[in-house]
Amino acid sequence: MAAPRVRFCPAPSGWLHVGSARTALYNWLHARGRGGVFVFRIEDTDAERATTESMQGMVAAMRWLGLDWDEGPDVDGPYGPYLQSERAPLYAAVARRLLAAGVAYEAFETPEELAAERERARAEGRPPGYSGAHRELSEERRAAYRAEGRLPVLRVRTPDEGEIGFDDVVRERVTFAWRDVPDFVILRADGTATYPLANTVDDLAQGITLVARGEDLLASTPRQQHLGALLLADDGSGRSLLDAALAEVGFPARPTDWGPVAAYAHLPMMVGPDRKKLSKRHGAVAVDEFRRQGFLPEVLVNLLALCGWSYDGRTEQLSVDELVRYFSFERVGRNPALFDADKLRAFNGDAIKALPPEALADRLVPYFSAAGLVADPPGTAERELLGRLAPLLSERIQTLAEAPPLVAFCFHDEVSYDDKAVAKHLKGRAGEVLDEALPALEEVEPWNHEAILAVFDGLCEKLGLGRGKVMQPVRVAVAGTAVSPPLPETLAVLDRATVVERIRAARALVQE
RNA sequence: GCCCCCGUCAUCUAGCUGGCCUAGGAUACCGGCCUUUCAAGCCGGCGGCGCGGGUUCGAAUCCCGUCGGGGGCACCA
Repeated sequence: MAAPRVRFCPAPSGWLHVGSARTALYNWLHARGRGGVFVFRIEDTDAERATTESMQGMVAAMRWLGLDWDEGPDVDGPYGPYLQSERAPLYAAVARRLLAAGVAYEAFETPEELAAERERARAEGRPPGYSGAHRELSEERRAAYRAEGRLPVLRVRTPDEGEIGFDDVVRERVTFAWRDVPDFVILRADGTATYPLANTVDDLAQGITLVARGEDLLASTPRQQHLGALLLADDGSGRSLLDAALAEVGFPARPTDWGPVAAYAHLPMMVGPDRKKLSKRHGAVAVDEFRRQGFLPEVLVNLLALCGWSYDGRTEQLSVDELVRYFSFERVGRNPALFDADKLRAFNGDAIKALPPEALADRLVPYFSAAGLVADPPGTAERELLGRLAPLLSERIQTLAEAPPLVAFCFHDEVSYDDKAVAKHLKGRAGEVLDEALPALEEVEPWNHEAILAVFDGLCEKLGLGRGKVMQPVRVAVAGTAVSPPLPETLAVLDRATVVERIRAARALVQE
């Protein structure tokens, strides 16, 4: 069997959200796991909603996730263009031929009339789909409508009876009754193509073998199958209607062995905590938001993979390579998938812990820049400091964005003291502790955490205090807060002069 | 209203060609140990087959019904 060709084709409105990202991922995994081709197509046929910012955002999000494409924006490929806005001539040519062939017809109802009709149907308990009223309009009627200033849409006529079935890797055999599939619009009144047309044409023109998409598109499959058959049928010239249209507008021809879409995979809906289709009102749903919150792309990918798919039910933390090896649509379930944000955090924390310190430091850079703690790009000393902090941060953060606040005091010249920490720890014998710690730390050699710990232990013995009583005042003096990474290590990361200066300054805050 | 899908611990799920399931894993939560704060780590615990029938020696697994949830029925995709 030939290598699979799959695609991801978002409409560029808004950000790439996790539901779409999951669809993209499954397609990508399928392609990468079996030497296939991953096509990234932008479905910007709806000028009302599509924006270039959104498109750029989606491209960036895909890159960040590591989902690279073989054909698509910035990459090109043999069956482009990959922006539907640039494929308008093809859709128009196909539509003309469909009209000429008598399988599509002009319908003159206005959007308002159709909406009113839908409303009426709903109120009367009838199915709200288009009635087919303009199927057989006479030449005169059409002229009359035009004279009224009406512009027609182009609709494709669907069969009135019988049923259609297709194979779905997730849902097995799916069938629909044709009487439940109303005639559908392929060209808007302004002449632009709608999703059923553009999507069907492109899947065929780009040789897509498996269409994997959200379950919300399941019901549109019959009409796309129908249209697809129309496009691939011989138009009387010895080639298919699609091939003729392709040639007419000078688009790349299709290899002769390309057939119709062989199979579908309709993915279970991703839902929010309220069990409704996941959307912006459920909070963080944009991939970019997860990036900003400090999640590792490979972990997001891992969790996304688990939304509807599982490997064996017990192995859940999987690397991208493992996902590529193990993923298959056969193991995709049919029940709605709820994105488990808690598990994402937990897995992210695990992945951070598993990162070598230098790698973690690299990943932290953008977050420290964003927090204004280091320059962008960071200076040599800043980057070096991050490198020494990384091992201390590693086991106490779950997201990269949690790191900066934890060690901000290492980057500020002035310590900002937390009132509660001061009140709680800079009192009683704290003055005594600081007075003893100061000279000891000024002299200790070498300036490393082992020696510093020895200093504290010496103080404990001398003052007859526990480590907590000794270290907390120093911690507050140096960090300004009662919580910080382990103290000896933290002090060792800072230079001695800074530590000494801070202890001296904090001495004045101690309430005797 | 019509068509389609789904229903296992708090959450995500494995299991669903019936017995290996006194239902497994993960996350969350609770407890213990460790401990210089916060974490981390280790050990332990809590906790579920929506409901009702049926088939069967035996059902989470098959059938019927019921209830609940979701998706679709656009000149959006």
